[in-house]
Amino acid sequence: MRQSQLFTKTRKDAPKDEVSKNAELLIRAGYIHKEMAGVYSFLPLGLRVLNNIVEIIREEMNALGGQEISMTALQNKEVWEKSGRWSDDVLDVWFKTELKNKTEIGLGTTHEEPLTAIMQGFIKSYRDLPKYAYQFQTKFRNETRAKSGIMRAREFLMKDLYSFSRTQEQHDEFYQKAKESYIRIFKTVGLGEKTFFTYASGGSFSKYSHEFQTECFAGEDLVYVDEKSKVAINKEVLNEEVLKDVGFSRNDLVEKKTVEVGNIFNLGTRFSEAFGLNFLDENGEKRPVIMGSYGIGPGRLMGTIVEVFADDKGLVWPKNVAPFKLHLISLAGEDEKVRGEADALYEKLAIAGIESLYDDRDARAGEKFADADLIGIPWRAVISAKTIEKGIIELKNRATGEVSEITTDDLIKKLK
RNA sequence: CGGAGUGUGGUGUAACGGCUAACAUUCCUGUUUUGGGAACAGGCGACUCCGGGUUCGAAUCCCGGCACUCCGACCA
Repeated sequence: MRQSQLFTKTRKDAPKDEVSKNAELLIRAGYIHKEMAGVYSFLPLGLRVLNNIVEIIREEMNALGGQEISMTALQNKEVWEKSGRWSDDVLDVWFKTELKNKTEIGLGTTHEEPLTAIMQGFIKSYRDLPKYAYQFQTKFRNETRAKSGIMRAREFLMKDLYSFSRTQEQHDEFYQKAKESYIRIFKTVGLGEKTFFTYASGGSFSKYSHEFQTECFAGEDLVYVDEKSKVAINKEVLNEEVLKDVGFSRNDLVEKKTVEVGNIFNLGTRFSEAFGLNFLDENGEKRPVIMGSYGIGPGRLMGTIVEVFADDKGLVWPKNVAPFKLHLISLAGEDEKVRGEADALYEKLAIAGIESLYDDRDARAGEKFADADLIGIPWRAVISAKTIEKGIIELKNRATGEVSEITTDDLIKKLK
């Protein structure tokens, strides 16, 4: 994409009402726009990053056998009354409103209830199980305190996967696969080293649920990490019994501040019993479906990536989530020859399938470099009179600052 | 929800109760520049968050809202 066509611009100063690193940098670089506290719009660059994250997750969900759906944000009160979660005393983050005829409706905070209700129409026999459905959908939660930019928002995208199994064994097997899938997702987005599989409070149907906690200064959780296994225990549940279950010694654990980037948990028959989601087994006996739910917030994940990698010059994106593979900068000025060479390289990259952000603006070098640092694309290539004379392209790594000289062919090979 | 703080051009800041609300940046015009946010000149852009009050006079003081940020509680 030609940067001269991008409608967003960078800013030197962040708005004073943003303190969190992720929101400051994402706003300064033009990735997001704040609508109100905890509510952000995604602009072209921001949406590209968000979509990259979504696509990484989608591939894993499909590989797990997940079938993608899209449920509604508007929620039917009667459905939620079946599980007892319509009441604000039970679920206090509801946004509720009403239709013209006074019928109460809610904005979806999560989707166990409506999906269980849908599945009631399709799951009848043990032959129908297991089944897995997931979606990327906007959740609305009336948080008493939105904070930390896009890390804790009131309106946010969430990937929620739900599993429907015949038996506890079948559920456990999938749960294990989902866990491995999650580990791959966090590795692919670049957070593998800093993300820990974590034992957390399990609720009413199992002893534990499991969270994926990423070490991050802006985090809200405290976990105790066993460095050898990279497995952690959330402070909320740390006690002698848990240590014994997990097989850790208190002395080996290191306290870390973390942000919860994903969680998976066993729902048991909490919802299937409430909705009568039963199936007939081989013996013709009616049994409730065993359910599980598995969440990741792509927006929060994006914020976490910013918090973990950004430096004093700006954003630093891992390659798999970056809005573009390459930031191509032409220092052409009035020089038609340089402009021509840069245009040609941009076209050549595009033909080779390498998407680049091409800074073809009529701006000075310093401004372009500063913007490139702020925008944080992993590789920066410079074309100028100097590089043309030498017959090379200057390539700089955003994360390490390392500069090298490279030919066009090698550049294409490297970024492929 | 409890506590604290802050609201002034798009953005960041300034202004003792007293001239036409100042400066920087962004943006527009022009000239000169062109490898780390250039220089000069000119210009656009504000009901000082909203509503009351005090006063000869309010961005400034008082009251009430609202918004935002931070700390805490909460976080299926």
